Amino acid sequence: MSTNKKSSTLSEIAKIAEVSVMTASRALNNQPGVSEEKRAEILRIAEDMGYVANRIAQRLSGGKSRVIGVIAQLHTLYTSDLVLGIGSALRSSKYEMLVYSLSDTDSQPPQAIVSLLRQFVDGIIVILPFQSDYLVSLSDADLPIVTIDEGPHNNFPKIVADNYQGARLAIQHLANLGHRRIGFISGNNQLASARDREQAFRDMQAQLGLDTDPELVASGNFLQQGGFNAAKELLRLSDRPTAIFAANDISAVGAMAAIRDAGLNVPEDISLVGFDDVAVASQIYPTLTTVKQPSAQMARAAVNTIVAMIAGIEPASSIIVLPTELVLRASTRPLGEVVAMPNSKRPRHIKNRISPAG
Amino acid sequence: MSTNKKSSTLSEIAKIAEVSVMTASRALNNQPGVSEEKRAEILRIAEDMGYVANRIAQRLSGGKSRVIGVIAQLHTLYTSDLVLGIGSALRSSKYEMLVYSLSDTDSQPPQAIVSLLRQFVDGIIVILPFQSDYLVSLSDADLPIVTIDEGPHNNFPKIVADNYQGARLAIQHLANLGHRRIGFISGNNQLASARDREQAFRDMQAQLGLDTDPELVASGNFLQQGGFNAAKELLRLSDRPTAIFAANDISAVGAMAAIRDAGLNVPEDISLVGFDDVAVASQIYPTLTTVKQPSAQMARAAVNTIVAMIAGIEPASSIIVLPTELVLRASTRPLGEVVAMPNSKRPRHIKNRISPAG
DNA sequence: CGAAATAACGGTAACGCTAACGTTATTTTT
DNA sequence: AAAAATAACGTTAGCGTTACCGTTATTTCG
Repeated sequence: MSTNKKSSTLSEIAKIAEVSVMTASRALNNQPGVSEEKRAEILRIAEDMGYVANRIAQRLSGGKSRVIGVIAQLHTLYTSDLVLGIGSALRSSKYEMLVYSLSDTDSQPPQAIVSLLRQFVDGIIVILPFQSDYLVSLSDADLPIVTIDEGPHNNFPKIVADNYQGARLAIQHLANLGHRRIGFISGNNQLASARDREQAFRDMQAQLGLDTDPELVASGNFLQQGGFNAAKELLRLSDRPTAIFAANDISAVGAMAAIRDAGLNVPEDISLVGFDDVAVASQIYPTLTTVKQPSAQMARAAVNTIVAMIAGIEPASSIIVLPTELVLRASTRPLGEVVAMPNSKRPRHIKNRISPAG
Repeated sequence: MSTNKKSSTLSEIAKIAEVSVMTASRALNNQPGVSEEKRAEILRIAEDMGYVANRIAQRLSGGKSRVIGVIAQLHTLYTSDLVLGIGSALRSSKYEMLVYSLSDTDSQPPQAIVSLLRQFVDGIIVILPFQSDYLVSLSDADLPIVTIDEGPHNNFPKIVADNYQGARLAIQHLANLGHRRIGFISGNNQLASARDREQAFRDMQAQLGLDTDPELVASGNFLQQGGFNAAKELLRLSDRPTAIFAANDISAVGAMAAIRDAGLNVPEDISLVGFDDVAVASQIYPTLTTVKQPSAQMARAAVNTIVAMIAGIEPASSIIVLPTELVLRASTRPLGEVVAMPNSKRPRHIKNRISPAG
């Protein structure tokens, strides 16, 4: 067993091995210029003393820190899923992850964090980049940046889910159930994901011949309260929708509360579909039909991209789109159906395939 | 406006100000030994050039990095709440926070992260320390450590909620509603919080003369699936409980699913109480009566403690206990009551006061 | 077999900063 | 007015590491 009470330095193990620090450095970094015997001995001694290289010093002397910075708002499950995914994708690499958690009111980190990251990390993954001005200065400083989802003026390589197709699947599903009057609760339109979902809604309205009153679009903000308020608006309409598609699950949860608050039931009176498939979607009652984002794959793609960029390889494409799929649960039902429907024990999954717009 | 394209160094601004680097350093660090005119000029030039001190270099030369490391499992809302709270408590200090996210299967970070933190951060806050062996080596290396909640062999200053009293409030509430046969879904007994809640349950069983069959305690693990399975067990009892107290909200959500799965309803057939008051508690249907942990205050206390420790002040007490309170929602109801109860619009809060055990 | 290439090292400087000690002038003290 | 204290600087060294350029021996080649 190695003891590492006092974290030994390179010069210490060099002294014990009776070599120069440079030889020790070369041996430990697997670089040429050391005989095999010396290398083995140095490695043995280092192991013995529990030596771990000081990454602060390595970084200062011009090297890499092998740390990836992640900037995220941690108070939503969806974001946490991605962070966890990044962590596990990174586990098989030689990089570590440190996360800066944006508060729910901030759209960008304080200047101190920005310069700290610039000084310390080798690359940055930004989840839901509501704002990206501050990222430009980092990028100018040769720091590789990858974003998950797309914010305004986002010229960095980005990983996104196929929000447009996912939303189409959701609307198609509601239409298949006979719904013609479908309300939409929008998200935060700073994000391309929100815009894409809304665009899909509008396109499908036209394509499928759904009701198109402008009042059928209520603006949310991806938060529960926003979903609640938006649903309230939709329910106040004289001719109220028979189904609602919320731009994300949290909005849908808010909408569900609003619907219940109005004395109505999901799905008996109103069908409801969300987006993301966060944990709460399968935990609430009724369980929520939603569009699943491939967060694990997105995280992996982000990691692969940033690692490649750190290695100096420019990514082949500046955007990677991953497929979404519809997850059917208990919050949707055919229009007008009155027969009691047992809780479906296991949700069915529908792959992201839809006939092209004709 | 200051431009900071290339992040200038101390020697650069020293050259421009025509002083030595030390004078510049002293001026910028507000230390004596510089005339007021020079100080002002140096500050002006630094501002002009957008100078920010390199914390990597500061750290290497023996100083502080002004970074607090946070170790947490990010996939539960409760933990995220605490992380967010730590972030905002830190915002008014001169420290920044970087989070290492433990995967859901790991109870301790990899060695690489441990040594990285040791080299870089000034102090560490650990949330839910399932395991703390690895922390001892950090503490030996003079790194201040504070934990939120208490793990095994935890000799570090710790911030905890009053789990015992909170659990008592919950049981008392159920007993007040007439329940005598109350089931308990335990948590992860590695954590003192889990043990305290269970102890309170057992103590109250005796004190209030409740049913005490051993089968009334089912073991969960603070996770939804664990709560689901535990509730299934409780429901299989020939004489099944009329109320269930789950050691945390996520277990309670799992229990709710199990209850529904068995064709029963909350609260008509079974009253249910959770612990934590995470967001989902007020989002599910029926909304969950639970014990609220003061996460914002806990976060603030942790920050105050770690900052004091970094400043060399040993904390007055090695444990800070903060009060919990019962939040009444829709998942509990008097035993045997059949009258329809409207959703209470606004939950009532009951302060953590209970008559002393007599 | 002498010149050139190679392998295996060591020394020095640098990354950006600060602690610790010098070195001057300018005050203050007695 | 000489000695002592103080203020305002500058110089040097060092944090732990690596890049770059030596310096030796040993090998390779024409």
